[in-house]
Amino acid sequence: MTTRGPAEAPVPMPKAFASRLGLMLVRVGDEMSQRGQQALEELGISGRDYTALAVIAADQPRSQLELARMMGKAPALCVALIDELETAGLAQRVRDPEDRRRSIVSLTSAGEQLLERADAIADEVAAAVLDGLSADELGAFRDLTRRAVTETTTEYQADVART
Amino acid sequence: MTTRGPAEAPVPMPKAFASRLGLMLVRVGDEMSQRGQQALEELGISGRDYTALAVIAADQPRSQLELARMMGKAPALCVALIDELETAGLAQRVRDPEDRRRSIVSLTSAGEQLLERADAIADEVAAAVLDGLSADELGAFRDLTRRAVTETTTEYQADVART
DNA sequence: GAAGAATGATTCAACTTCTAAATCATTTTT
DNA sequence: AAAAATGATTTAGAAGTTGAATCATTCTTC
Repeated sequence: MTTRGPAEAPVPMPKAFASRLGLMLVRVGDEMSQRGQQALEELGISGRDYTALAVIAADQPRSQLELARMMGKAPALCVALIDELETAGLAQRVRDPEDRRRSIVSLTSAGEQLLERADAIADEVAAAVLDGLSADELGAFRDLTRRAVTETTTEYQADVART
Repeated sequence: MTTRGPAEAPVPMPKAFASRLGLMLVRVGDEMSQRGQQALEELGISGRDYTALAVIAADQPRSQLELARMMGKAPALCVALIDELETAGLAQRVRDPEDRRRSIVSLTSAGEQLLERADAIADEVAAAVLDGLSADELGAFRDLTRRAVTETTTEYQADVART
């Protein structure tokens, strides 16, 4: 287990990140990721764990493969991921009686409770990252971001050697 | 060299990603990152290379260490990164005559030209990611994001073992 | 101005995260 | 019943990153 050590001298935001929208988006996402990761340590879970918990709860994937697709990750990764959640008592696998190849993943009540706390932490971190915006601006930003997110699709694409 | 292979069945955006602002920010950032990475392959550079080029051009760091801090990465990483850019003829190191410990990194004219093309690609990708927004909304979103980014600071924090 | 502390670049070993490919079980198709 | 497809899992390995150690140079301070 590690924690963030003494900070190096903080550097003002480079101009480059404020000049192009693409770089800004990546920057804000990374900032949220890193601070969120750090804040979630208090609950003993990673950012990836939190994402999995949130997707399992909200979207109820009908198999691990569907969960993997929703998360945009390789199916193999989800095996270890769910193993961890299961060991931690946060999630459980149940063989689908209608198709015994599938494992339906669901949260335990402990998992649901932890998710609530993780959601609260994520909200705090998001508020901190967007500290500079007024309440009105924050609302507008949230709506616009939701619109942008909603109209995208996730897909897991495999790397393939070029011929 | 690899490229993105045939897509798996694209899955609709999970509800979980549209429910909390923190998850949305990470999601949009990742989407931009991945699509940008893919689009930049055409220029033979990675997303990280593009970030470095943009920071070097816009912020003119006075040493590799300052560049590392601006990028939020470990100094060791920047050695290999700049080696690559130098080998590709995109950047060059010059020993600072006033402090010969420092290497001042700057773009070659080839680097500047490539950066212009990369900027254009990044703009295209950003527009595609935010496809669902109208022109007005896009403008508002850009301003709000810039405000959010500008008031943050970058810092590289080392991992430290907990005692 | 010499000795020691601080700063910057670099190398190296290790760690984390992730993926492709192969394997096995189960279901679907023919 | 045989063959193909689908889902979970294991294994080996790639890619990106970091901490610590090392060397060169500059700064501090006595």
